[in-house]
Amino acid sequence: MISPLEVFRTYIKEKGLRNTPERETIIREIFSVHDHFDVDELFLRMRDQKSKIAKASIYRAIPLLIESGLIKEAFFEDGHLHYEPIYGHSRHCHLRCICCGKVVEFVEEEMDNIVDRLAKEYHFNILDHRLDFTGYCAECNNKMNDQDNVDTKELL
Amino acid sequence: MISPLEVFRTYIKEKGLRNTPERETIIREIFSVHDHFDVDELFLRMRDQKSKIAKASIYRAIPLLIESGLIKEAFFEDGHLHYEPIYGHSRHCHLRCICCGKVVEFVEEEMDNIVDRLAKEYHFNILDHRLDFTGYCAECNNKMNDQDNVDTKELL
DNA sequence: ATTGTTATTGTAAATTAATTGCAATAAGAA
DNA sequence: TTCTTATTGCAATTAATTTACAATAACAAT
Repeated sequence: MISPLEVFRTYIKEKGLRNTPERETIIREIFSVHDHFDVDELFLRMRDQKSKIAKASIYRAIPLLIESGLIKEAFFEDGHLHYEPIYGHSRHCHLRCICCGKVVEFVEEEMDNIVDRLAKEYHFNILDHRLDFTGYCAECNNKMNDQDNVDTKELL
Repeated sequence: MISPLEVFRTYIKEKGLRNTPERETIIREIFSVHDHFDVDELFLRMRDQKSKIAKASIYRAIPLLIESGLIKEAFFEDGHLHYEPIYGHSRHCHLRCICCGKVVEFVEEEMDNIVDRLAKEYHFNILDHRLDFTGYCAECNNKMNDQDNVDTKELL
């Protein structure tokens, strides 16, 4: 499988841009963890590894990483955007606990059928979708119910 | 059916807060259109109607409107959050054209089944979900393909 | 290899969305 | 009508993101 770096180099060449060690460091850092991130977090992770890349360079790289298909916007939370790697990742959805912030990722097979059906029905060329669920995870739900003296064991 | 205003008044009373004409004006404006909005747009719409409500008051009202179940965050775009009325609206998903910005709303019946299945599988108390599709609408898709001299009539 | 063009970088300043401090006002209970 | 204090408008603040600019460095052409 082509590495994220190679994908990016190809994209850069196609666009007539220039590749830089800074951008490659950013990509390496993102794909060394394979998980959601935000700009500040990524900046700090890279600084921990002696990288002196400016935050502005991360902000400037992100549209290119999206355009080249390496990452995408995941969600807006805590006043800023969060991203996630998508290259080499199967399309997944999120289940997020609004109490503790825990995120469960899963692949929903049914989505392909829905996409096909919608594309036909609404004459759309559907390229992407975002499916996120929010609620309370079992732990938080139980914690709350213990406090409220409500019995909701049926959840577990 | 109970009006959005009544729902809000009940919520305010429950919480021991105070209702104000400003908040009622905001709610009336939102539910006079029944469509997505952002703070700035809402502010301008209200100013057009001689209302002198400060933008800060809109920002301060929004968490209450969400808490009371009248509206919810719809999506983050163009650098800021967009909201949509949900009270009196059936749960719907979005199909958004990334070219012209057109938004098609639809109700996806299958979602209830998916929610039930996920709740069991992951032991989550799922309260809400967000399902958005992005791509090109038929018109934009054809426009692009005309330019590219590519035949994709199969979409229509 | 060397050179020349110009995209990219780091820094700092600017911009924009959203929040907050504060004094004046007004909602709603007494 | 009075009192308490939540809410308002305004202005200042905070935080995320973008941008101006001079220095640097990619990379195509020599």
